[in-house]
Amino acid sequence: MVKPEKREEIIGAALELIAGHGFHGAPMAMIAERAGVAAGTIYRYFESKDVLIRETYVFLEGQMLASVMARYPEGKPVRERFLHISKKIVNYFIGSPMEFRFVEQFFNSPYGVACRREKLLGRKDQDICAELFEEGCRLQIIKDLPLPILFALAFGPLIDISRDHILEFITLDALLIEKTVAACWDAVKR
Amino acid sequence: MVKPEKREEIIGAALELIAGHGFHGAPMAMIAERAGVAAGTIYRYFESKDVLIRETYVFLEGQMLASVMARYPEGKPVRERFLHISKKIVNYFIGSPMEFRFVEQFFNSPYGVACRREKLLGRKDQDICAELFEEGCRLQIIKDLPLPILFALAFGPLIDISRDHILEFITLDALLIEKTVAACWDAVKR
DNA sequence: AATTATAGAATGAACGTTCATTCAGTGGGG
DNA sequence: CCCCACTGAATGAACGTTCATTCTATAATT
Repeated sequence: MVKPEKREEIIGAALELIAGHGFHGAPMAMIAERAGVAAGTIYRYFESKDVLIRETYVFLEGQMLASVMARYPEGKPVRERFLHISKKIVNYFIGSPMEFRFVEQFFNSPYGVACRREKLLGRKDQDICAELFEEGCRLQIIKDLPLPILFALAFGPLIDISRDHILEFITLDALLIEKTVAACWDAVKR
Repeated sequence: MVKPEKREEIIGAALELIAGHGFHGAPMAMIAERAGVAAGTIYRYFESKDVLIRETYVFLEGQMLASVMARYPEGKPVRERFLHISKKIVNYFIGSPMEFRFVEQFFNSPYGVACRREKLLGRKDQDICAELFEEGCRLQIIKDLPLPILFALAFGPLIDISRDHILEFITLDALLIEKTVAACWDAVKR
């Protein structure tokens, strides 16, 4: 009888602690304490720390996708859809700094590289962004560049400015986000 | 009598191993072995592992700066100088994958965040890039955005594509680099 | 001979994981 | 309605490993 409620507690604790102190600054004992559970109990819910970390990411991926897809202007022009996605991403990140820090750590680790590799080699027809860029290319609206480069031009800066905001190197507001997202569009558009 | 030659061996070993296996996959004993030295000896040259890591970064920073500044077209238009810096950065990274991986790890860690904070709060008049953007702003050539955002638009994608190349997700050649750097210019120019 | 550098074993702290034990909840027999 | 046997979730001390760092005996240098 595995309670989903306890599982969520553990994921939440892992998220908080790893976001705050990194993978290696968040020992299982500490995660257990934060979750209100004994160290051994975690192993009833997750096979290992690795699995716990990956499941925590899966949980976040769901959240992010839901946030980006909310009120997605399906059928509207490429540019409008691009701006929608971009703004949603930045707003999700700066509204969820803990989640942002976790995801960033995740991607800058062997976990994340493996994850990216799968995604790039995997089916592209389910990825809303890849779809969007491909359509833009076909319509000659977007520069004819390999997909990973378009991703880098469009989303690299957005992640960077989200981090800078969270670290308080800058303060983003709606206007600044608007301008930056527009600049990213300048980078990818023909 | 501390031999500089041995110091460099140790830095080289730290660089290779940390680039390959991360900070936590590169124990002092392994660095020592690679450097052809005993574990304890490292401590005659570096106070701690932390210091060794930071000194390794300082060493790389020198290398990178030298690479970027070689044949810098001082006095030429903003756009030309921008393209020079951008191309030099990408070429340095893809020509030195090990160095790239180390620097990336360094910046995605508490070391790097501290380092960035210092740099952003420190004197800007010595930073060639900040200088360039500021001049571009004054001349109305570059968008009027905070410096960290211009950095993100210009260099974020370059780092991303360098990583993608090193991980073999894409294959960069001179033409592709040229196109991408031009796209970054589109992002920052008015 | 005296001083300093090096090697590598020793140390102790920290970690992920395991496992013998405890505990709470359930159901069946009286 | 009570009692007791049973189940399996939860516990947390203990284990084995790994690591940075220190210590000490030895080698090299002056």
